[in-house]
Amino acid sequence: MSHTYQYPRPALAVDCVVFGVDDEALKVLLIQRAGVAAHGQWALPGGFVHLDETLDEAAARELREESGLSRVFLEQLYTFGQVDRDPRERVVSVAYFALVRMSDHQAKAATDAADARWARVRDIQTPSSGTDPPMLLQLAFDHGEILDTARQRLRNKVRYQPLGFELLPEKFTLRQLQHLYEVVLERPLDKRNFRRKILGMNLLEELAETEQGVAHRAARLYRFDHDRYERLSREGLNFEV
Amino acid sequence: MSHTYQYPRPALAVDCVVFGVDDEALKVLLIQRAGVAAHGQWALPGGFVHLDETLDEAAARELREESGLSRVFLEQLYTFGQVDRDPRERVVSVAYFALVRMSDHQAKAATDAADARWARVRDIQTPSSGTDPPMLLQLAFDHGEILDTARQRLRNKVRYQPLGFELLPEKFTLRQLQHLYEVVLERPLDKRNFRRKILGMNLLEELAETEQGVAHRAARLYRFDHDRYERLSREGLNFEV
DNA sequence: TCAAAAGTGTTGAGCGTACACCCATGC
DNA sequence: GCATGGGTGTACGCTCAACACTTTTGA
Repeated sequence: MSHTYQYPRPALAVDCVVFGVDDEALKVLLIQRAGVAAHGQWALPGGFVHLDETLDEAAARELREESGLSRVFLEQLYTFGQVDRDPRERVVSVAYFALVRMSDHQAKAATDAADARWARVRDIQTPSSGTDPPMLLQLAFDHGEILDTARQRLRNKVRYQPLGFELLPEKFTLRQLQHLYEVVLERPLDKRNFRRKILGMNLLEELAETEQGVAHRAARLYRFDHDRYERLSREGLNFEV
Repeated sequence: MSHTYQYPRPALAVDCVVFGVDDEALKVLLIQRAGVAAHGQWALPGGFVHLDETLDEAAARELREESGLSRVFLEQLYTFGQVDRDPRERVVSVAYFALVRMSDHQAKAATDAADARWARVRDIQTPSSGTDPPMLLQLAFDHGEILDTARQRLRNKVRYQPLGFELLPEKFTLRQLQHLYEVVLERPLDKRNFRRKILGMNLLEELAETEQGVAHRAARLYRFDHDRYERLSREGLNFEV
């Protein structure tokens, strides 16, 4: 079956930049392309938009189909429309960025992908890597640029919206939360000031539990209070780290 | 001539939210649709993306063709992809927002538009107008929603990027600049604090001239120093109003 | 001389930042 | 008992916000 239009049209795709954080670093989910174009290269998960779905739905579907992820934080990022960004033909791509709890989700390949893995963001070549790349990973198409845009957005946004909690397990220590912010913001934070500020917002529920299996004093666990955040932000609270 | 593809494709359009400020209020440029779809309704200027142009280029071209504007500040806003946002067929639209000096540009209709005019933003029905609309202007398609998104973006962005100067004449008084910020931010500002803060950034060049033709003491004119801003912002200056 | 807007300083409160030590726990 | 990170308070400087009067100019 084929489809005919009076004027030529670009193909329309979505691509997802899926971030995760572990003890080590900020990571991004990559898939290895199995199809013809850019075969074998590492790329962001994505695919073409269907006529009966919104862009958000297309992004969620691709994420599910290509990497088995569902119920993740997903937000539109930017639309990339360079004429030659795909060598086959004109493809415009609406990029999304997503945040997942790595602990809950193993990277696994699914349809259309030969393989999937979490890669350290700092090991990937992007426009902001500069010109001295010590063997950085090259992504297919303009995905390096898309990743760069996503990283900037994450860095800006994490400061005034409680995105961090999307990346951590439901129960976490203040140390983990601070580490997350340090990884995302790419700078160290002062422990006392960080704790004072975060706790002062009254958005963390202090649990009766502590972490398990550590070779030193166990830290208290906290949980983010989404309901309280919703209520307060309607009244004009501004979350700022 | 017709064009055939293996899978169906949405049409891809760009729409532009063009803001201007005059003595009175924040305005947006609307065109009255001359084509078949939404005939006679007021809408944002826009049109379909050609295969040989980027999205930015398409936005600039449409703005030129439909309203005669060129060399304006233009930035991608968000991509709107609801399935039924256009009743004719599936159309995905990449929205742009633009800032122009109203004093330099009369609104004038061109190709594809029956008429063009500057409308007060607050007279237009948007999702944030609430449910008590005292005869607000309805835009075609989902353009009310697009306008709303653009207004929020402008409000956020004007605070930490010197966008305001795109909306004023080259030479302006501090009164005009403050008025602009008050209109965009939708709240009054303290005169002394505003002047201290703005002048303290050393981004305004104090001219030897004063305004002309006013029935009271004439105010000094200033000019924004783009070069100095470029230099300083590379060194990590943060412009904040 | 009157009307209208230009221009100008000070003070108090709150916030961000810098900084060091004792405590609890597991091994 | 020692290594490791958990947990805690204070002081200073800066920025923000509130606030009112004199000066200049044109009509």
